[in-house]
Amino acid sequence: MRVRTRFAPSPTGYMHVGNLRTALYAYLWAKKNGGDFILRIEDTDQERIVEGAVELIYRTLEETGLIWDEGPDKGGPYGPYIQHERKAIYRKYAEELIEKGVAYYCFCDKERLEQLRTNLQLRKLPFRYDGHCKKLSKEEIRQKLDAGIPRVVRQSIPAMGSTTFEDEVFGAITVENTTLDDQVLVKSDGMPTYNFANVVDDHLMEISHVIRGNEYLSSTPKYNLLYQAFGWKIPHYVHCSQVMRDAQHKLSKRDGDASYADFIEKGYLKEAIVNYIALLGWNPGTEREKFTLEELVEAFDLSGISRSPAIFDVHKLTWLNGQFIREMPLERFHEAALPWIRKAVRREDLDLVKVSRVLHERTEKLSDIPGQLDFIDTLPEYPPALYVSRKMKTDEKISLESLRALLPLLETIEPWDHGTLHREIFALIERKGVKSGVVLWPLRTALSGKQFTPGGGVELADIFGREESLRRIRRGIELLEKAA
RNA sequence: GGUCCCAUCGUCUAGCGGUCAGGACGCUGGCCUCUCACGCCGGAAACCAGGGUUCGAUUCCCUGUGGGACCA
Repeated sequence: MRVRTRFAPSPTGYMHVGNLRTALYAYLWAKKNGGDFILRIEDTDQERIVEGAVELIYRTLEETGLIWDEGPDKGGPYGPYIQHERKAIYRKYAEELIEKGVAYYCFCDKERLEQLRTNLQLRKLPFRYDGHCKKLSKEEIRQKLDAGIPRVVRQSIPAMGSTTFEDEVFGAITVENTTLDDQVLVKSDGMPTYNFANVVDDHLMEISHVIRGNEYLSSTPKYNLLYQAFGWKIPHYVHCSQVMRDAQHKLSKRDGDASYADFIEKGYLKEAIVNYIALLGWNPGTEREKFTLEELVEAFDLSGISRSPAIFDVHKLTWLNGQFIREMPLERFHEAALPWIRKAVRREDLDLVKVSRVLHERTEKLSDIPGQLDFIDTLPEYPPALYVSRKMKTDEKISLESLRALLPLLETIEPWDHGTLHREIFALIERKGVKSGVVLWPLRTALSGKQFTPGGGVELADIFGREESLRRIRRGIELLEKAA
């Protein structure tokens, strides 16, 4: 049997990481087995459709590398891949079910259903349709249809017995049929419900493994009853637990939880996001934690999916993101970092590759960058106390001496590059017979006006160039003289 | 409220009757070091509770508790 999986999102205009994880698992399983990954748009609920939402789905999957083999834009032998274009198909199968006696027309109006609902509620019973229209005679049904009374199609659940299905993650699950509702299959506007459409589509598209969130776990018995009624082969079920924000809330747009696009905007790398969510609720059976998409395809297996819900931990994502950043070659990092550097650095006279070099090991997510560079364009005002460091064995007085010694050296040093600067400054340290911090701490302080900076004194001098470096050192000397 | 599912450090997890309960993030002590960071070495930190089954339960069974999903 060829492995075919599908990702079937509703176009709501928001791709949260739980959704993306489901798509990822479906993709991985298909590719692991040399099968097909299908994209299907579940738009039976026309009210929920959001402008541009389908494009967002395409873009997200493309960016993360979850390339689908068949889909609305690509076509394929099982199309169309948009549910509202399949309306006629569902109608045909609904009629087949009615003929088989597994579904029936229901003409109950809103008022009667409301009545039923409140009655049951008063008795503290869960809502279940009472089968009123199931008892209608052929004659009555004919009449009502002819009269054009609005009607839905309901699934007829057997009154007795139980239904069992096998889930790859949860094992065998059995429910009593008496707890199942005669759910609506086709709405009054002729559109199928999600519950009906997904069964028909998964069968017709020959989906071998239905991989989805476990919010569908409790409706799966009803789906199985439909498969059985049609005499169709039941697919493998793989239900994945929720991705949670905290112990009691799943991720949601309404509560402002970050979507995939939000993370990208915050400077997270797509590779890190994919890697992280793969590990949220799945483990490879080894202690390995870092994977590319290709490596995930290789390592993935359904047996590693866990049953309990997983809380999304931004800290760990951030750490993983840092791992990916550090592994990038400098050129690639520079490319990614440049737009963020530009948010803080407007001046054009600096070699920004040098800036990227000092940033590289110090960046966990790209949005960290601008805040680290706020001293580059203009030297901030800073107090002389910044020159005091017990650990570096400096205070204002020692710093003043060091800067005064540094000034003539840097005025004449040739050429002005990192190697020469490093060599000459350390030679000065040697001559003076002091700890290196005694010279380097004041230098870095004068150049940045900050307690912490990406890069040390030598590196910053190299970045700033002679003119700007001397200007800032003189400014430091001035400040310290005034304070003395 | 009914049905179903879940339960190991704060978090993600390994474990599939006998382990000093392992790893990772985070936290923390130290080393390295031109600040910070990176890196390296170390530390604290968990089997939800109660009953069984068993020579022996984190592991199997039951009940409770907690959490989630679905239906409303």
